[in-house]
Amino acid sequence: MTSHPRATQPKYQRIAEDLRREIDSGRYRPGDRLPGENDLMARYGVARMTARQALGVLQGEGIAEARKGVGVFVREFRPIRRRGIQRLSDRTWGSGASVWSADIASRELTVDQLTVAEREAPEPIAAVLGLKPGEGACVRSRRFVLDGKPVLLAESYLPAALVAGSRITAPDTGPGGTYARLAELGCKPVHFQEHIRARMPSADEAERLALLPGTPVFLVHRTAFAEDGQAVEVNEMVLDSASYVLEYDFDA
Amino acid sequence: MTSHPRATQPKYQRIAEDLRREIDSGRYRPGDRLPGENDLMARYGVARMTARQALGVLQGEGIAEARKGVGVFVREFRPIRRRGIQRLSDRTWGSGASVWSADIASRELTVDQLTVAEREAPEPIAAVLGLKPGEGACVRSRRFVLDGKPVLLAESYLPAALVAGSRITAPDTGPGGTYARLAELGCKPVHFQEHIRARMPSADEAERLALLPGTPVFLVHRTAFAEDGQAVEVNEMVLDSASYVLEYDFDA
DNA sequence: GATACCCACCTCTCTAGACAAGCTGAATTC
DNA sequence: GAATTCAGCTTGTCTAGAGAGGTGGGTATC
Repeated sequence: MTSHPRATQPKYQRIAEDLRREIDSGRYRPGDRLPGENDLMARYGVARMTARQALGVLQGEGIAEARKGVGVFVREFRPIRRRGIQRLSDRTWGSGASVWSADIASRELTVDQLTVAEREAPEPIAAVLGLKPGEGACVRSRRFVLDGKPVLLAESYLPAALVAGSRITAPDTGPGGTYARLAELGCKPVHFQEHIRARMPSADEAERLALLPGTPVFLVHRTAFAEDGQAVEVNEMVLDSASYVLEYDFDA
Repeated sequence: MTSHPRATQPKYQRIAEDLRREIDSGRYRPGDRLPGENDLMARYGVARMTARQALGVLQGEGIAEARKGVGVFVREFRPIRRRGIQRLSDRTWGSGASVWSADIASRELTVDQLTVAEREAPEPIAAVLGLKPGEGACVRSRRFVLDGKPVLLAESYLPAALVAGSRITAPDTGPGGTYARLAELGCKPVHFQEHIRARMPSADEAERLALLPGTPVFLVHRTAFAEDGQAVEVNEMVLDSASYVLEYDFDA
């Protein structure tokens, strides 16, 4: 119990490790309540700040979540699948067995917030779209929610000169969406490029996605190219990584 | 004393926000030294633990990094590009301009640690490979380093019965690697599936990848399928998200 | 039986100290 | 000039308190 001639590991890490092991072992399962600050203070004979630090480690790892006034609980993980390449994904491959048993039950994604505006695109995006300085972009911002929880922020940039007058500049783009309208404008997207990063969210992102501490975000940048190789759309997405598994299917 | 009818924002968050803003504005640039604990104590008139908490927020977000005995610094981000689909990536698309100006200068990835063993695969992987309980898998574990920094842990699972006697069970798989050997065995991979997650690393992963606090990892699970639809390999990879941008190219 | 209130419990924030340990650079010694 | 030592900076860990504020369950009231 008391601190012995231990190796050189901080107390708070040792406590965090104990708890982590107990979670891994199944002693505590998703949704269960973990020992709180007071429990740890008593059990290990440490100060409140030290117990807090230990619990903070688990929260920072996304393993545990604290509910003020209630306690600290083991978090759950039930992602939705986002298929980057629809064309190939419904083939015979895979036979349903996935490494992560994602909740496939295609729950409905709905748009929660939607704004359309014309403004200048940030430098790197303007470069990809081939916009000259001062040239405007049509920016469609959307937030998607699933079962009441926001999971995705999307910001789509299109050359304003290209889409002017089309329904792309309206909140409702009509049947087939933006890509169908682009096709009508003679700029049918035929090729896509997706770039993916992961990092911890900014305070703003964390708030808009209602993220718990310890939850990273995916940054997905999708660029759509027309037949002539010209980029016609850049879609910048921020995804709650605790809600998503990204999937890509392709042939050798 | 000074804790006035402030809005309901903790001091440490306000301080962190101030610093974040100064970083965003370019006042502090990647590699620059940030105000330390003592600076913040003096500047804001708070206790050491409060100043520490503010700096801890930025470290948890992966924005800043602390070097003991030296100070706290703004972190840099220079990812390498991992192309999921080579077949399409070198086309005319994209014309070099990327949204994230990744260091393309294809620096060399080298294998640092390598073990080959036969053992039972974890349950979900065994299911994907169609292994019956008790059936073994050939497990190739590798760690990749770039410029001395470990960036990728890979663990490849193949049915032991399939690869027995081939060079796949040897440390050096020979020219063309595992996939060339699989082709010789009549199981040429013709289709791939990649599933991607992101989360905070376990303590073990953080150590093996030498990750700084506030750095998430990518989990990439790649499954290779032979012509008959049978999965012949599952490759489980853990990537340092601060070192990678994942890329996928595909046609509509 | 349903509702409103209150109190005990829990986490969150913060203070004001203390000692440990890593790093840097300057002074000292060889 | 080169090597060594050391002082003083830094961050890391920890203690022992305190008040604020959210939550939930029990109690009293209607």
